[in-house]
Parts: sequence; structure tokens; C-alpha cells
Amino acid sequence: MKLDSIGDWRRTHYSAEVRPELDGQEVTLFGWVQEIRDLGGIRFIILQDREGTVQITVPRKKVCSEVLSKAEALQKRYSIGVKGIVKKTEITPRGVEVIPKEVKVFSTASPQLPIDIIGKVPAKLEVRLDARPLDLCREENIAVFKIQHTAVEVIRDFLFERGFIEVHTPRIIASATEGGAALFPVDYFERKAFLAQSPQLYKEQLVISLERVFEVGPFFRAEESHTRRHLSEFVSIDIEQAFAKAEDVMQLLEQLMQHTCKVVNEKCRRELALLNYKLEVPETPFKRLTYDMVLEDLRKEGVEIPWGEDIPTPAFRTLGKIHPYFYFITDWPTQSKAFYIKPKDDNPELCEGFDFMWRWIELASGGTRIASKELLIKRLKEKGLNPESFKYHLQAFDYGMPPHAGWAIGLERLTMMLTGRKNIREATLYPRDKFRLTP
RNA sequence: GCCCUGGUAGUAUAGUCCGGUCUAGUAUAGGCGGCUGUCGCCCGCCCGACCCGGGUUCAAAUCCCGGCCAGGGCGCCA
Repeated sequence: MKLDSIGDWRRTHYSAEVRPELDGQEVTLFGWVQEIRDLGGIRFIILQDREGTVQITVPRKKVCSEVLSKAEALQKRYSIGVKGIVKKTEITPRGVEVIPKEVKVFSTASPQLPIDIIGKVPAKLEVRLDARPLDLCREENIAVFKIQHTAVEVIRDFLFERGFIEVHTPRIIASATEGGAALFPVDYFERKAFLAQSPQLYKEQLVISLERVFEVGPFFRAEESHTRRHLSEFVSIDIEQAFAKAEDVMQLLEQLMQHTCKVVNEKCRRELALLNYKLEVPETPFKRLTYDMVLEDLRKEGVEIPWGEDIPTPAFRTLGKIHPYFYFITDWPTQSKAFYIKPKDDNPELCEGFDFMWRWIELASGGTRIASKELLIKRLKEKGLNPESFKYHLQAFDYGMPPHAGWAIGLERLTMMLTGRKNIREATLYPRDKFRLTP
């Protein structure tokens, strides 16, 4: 079929902005055909755009033949433009409809779509992810990513207001010696390099110059993890603050979480309703459980964990039932945390690291960092790491490393919390895991 | 990497236990036709599928073995 060009048409309103008050006014709408209900003498076309939907009503005998033939040719997902008159009406749920005066078809679509975009017949996640560009057109998914966007916007504003500077650290790094998580190797000209798993060392180095920094960006972990809360590429929101300790950044984090829930609740009312999800705004301060208290809680539930061990997933699930919302876990055994977490001055068996939990899911982790070079080297050795491999990082500790603390929060996990999604892949536009590299 | 469960039209499912009745049912989508107030529109007709390979058997969607893929769980996750 012959396609139209946009010409001098420009959008005057999004679908959601077409309200009964505009009765009688001409609007230009752009979007996609979401649904067509043809009753013979009258045809209802649901136009969808980023902000929602609006009904285009085509009464056969009342529109000109050109509009009629265009309207008859439309099919699902055609990209269209409609110039028409807003009509206030009692008959539609939204209280408005648009009677077209002119219709443009910008693009057609395959008649047999791989998934049902209305959601009458739900598709499996696998099928949805294979058809992700189309899947993302579903209103439910638009809602998820608008909420994610709102959260990122809120977090950035919050941190800017508190004097944090947004930074960008390298994604390509030279050494695999940070320990722990497996790294993805890459060819870097003739050398071997790796994709960064965290900005940890860089953001610590930056506190000696920029003092308060944050970064929002992707990181990579080549783990075998195959769960609904792990990805091999994820977005981390990382902060690091000079002249601070764990409690300072924990307060920052709980205020930030409360504020994020509050703003998302206000600004994303439509999206939350669409997802059929109620987001509670939590009270601060959040519970602070010590590692010992957690072991005790679990013991009462019949789960024994030897002191010093990390807490296994099933135990976290139990814990999430006892503490059903946000809470911190503090006073971890030093041996269970990363080498850069500061041991307590009065009891070096314990450290100033913390986990920030939402039910049974770890949303963030952080802590006071070690500022002393000697201690850091000692901890590296205890962890079986070679200080020589860290010489470029360690130099920062020769130039006046202040006391500092920070945390990192997983954006996709945060999005799961904010949207009620149960699989992290739904909170990621194009998820990457061990088995999925496309689309 | 390990354990459990599963793989049937574009999509979602029934059938699998207990082989034959399956020419594989249903819904939805798609095609064609009809319908002037639908909003999961409705009505009629049509199209369309047993993951791959091997085995058992007179006979396999169904039982067995291997593979691939998916979901869930575990481990791993500074």
C-alpha cells in the first residue's frame, strides 16, 4: 500500500492529553493501531502512543471517502497519524473520542504478530523476549520502564542536591584480580582485557579529588547464576562519599529509597495501576539487624547457620518472611565481605559492611571502606590476592585517602521492587544471561 | 555446573499417567464474509501444530535413550 510522509504534520497532543475539555478542538495524533473493532457501519480504532491510548471513531456515513478507505486499510501496529476533532462523549470509558478528518499511514506491520499485544492470551517470557521490540510496545512494559526512568531521575536529582558528582569510570579494565565474580575477557588490541564487574576501585580513588561521586552504568559478571534475580549485564547505581562512614551512607540510602517510593507513587499512578501493583512508601529509619540477630532469627525458625558463613538463599527467603519490607543487615563477619570493607576498630572480626534488603532480595550492599594502605594490603593478602596486581589502585592511598563509605544498588532489582515484577528479565529492556545473547 | 519440571498451530492450552478412539480438541490471533456505539464486541466460514535424533511396537504426540531449548530451585555471585 502507498505510505504517507509526515509532511508538515506535527503532534499536538499525546493520547493521554486528549481530554473532554478539548471538545470540538482539532488535534493531531501520532501513534500505532493497537486494536480495531469493526461493527460494520462504525469502526473503532484504538490509537496507542507512549502515554496511553485514545479511541478514533469512524462512522462510515459521516466521514469522507478518503478517510474511510484509509481507516478500512488499517491493521494492528500500523504506524499512523490522525488529524481530527475531539468529541466529548459518555459512551467511552475515557469520556472522549476523536472523529478523524484526515488519516496518514506511515508504516504497515505483519498481520500475524508473534505475541498478543492486547494481552488476551499471555505469552511466555521466552517468547516475549524473542520478540522483545514488539513486547516492549505492550502498555504493561511501557509502564515498567517509565517507572524505572522515574526512579533513575529521582535518584539523580537526589544525589545532585546532596553534592554528588556524576562520573564515568572505565568499562574495560586490565586485571582480573579483584577476586570473586568471574569476568568476561575481551580482546584489547593485542592484549587481554576484561569487562568491569564494578566501579568499586575507581570510585574509591575519586574520593581523594571529587569527594562525593556517583555512577549509573552497566557492569558485567560472567557467573553461572541462573536465577530470576541475576543478569550477566546489569545496571549499577554506585555512590562513594569522602569523610563518611557506613551509618552516613545508610541514612542517605534509606532516605533515597523512601523518596523514590514516594515520587514513583505520585508520578506513576497510572503505570502502577496498569501493573496492578501497590507500592508502599516505607517509614524511616529502616530496621537495622546485625548479622548475629539474623542468625538468631533464623535459629528460631529452625535454620542453623555456622557463625562466619554467608547466608544461603533459602535462609534469606525465610528471613524475608520475618522482615517483609526494607531492612539492613550490619556487623557482618569481616571474612565474609570484600577486602576493601573496613573491620571494626573495637572488634576486627566484624566489619562495617552492610547489605540492604527488600524481603529476601539483596537490593544494595555497601559499607565503610578501608582508608589505610597498610591495612588494605593486609586484607588483600588475607583474601589470597596479590597486592602487586593492585599497585595502580593502591597509589591513591599514598595521596591522602580520607575516611570514606559508599554503596551500590542494582537498578533492575530496584525496578522489580518498584513494579512487582518477579523476574529480573522483565525489568531489563534486553536482558543478558548465560543463555541469552539476543536480541 | 547440579536437581526438578516441561517442549503440541503465530500465541496460550487439552490430550501423554494407562500406546490404537487423534483425520490431534479448545481459546485467541490471522484470512474471507456479515453487522452503526464497540471497549476481551458479536455471528458464520476458512487456514494453521505434536522440539530434534535414535529405539521399542503390528501401531508412538503418548513408552525408553540421547541431544537441544525453556521455566523453577540450588550453588556461584569482591
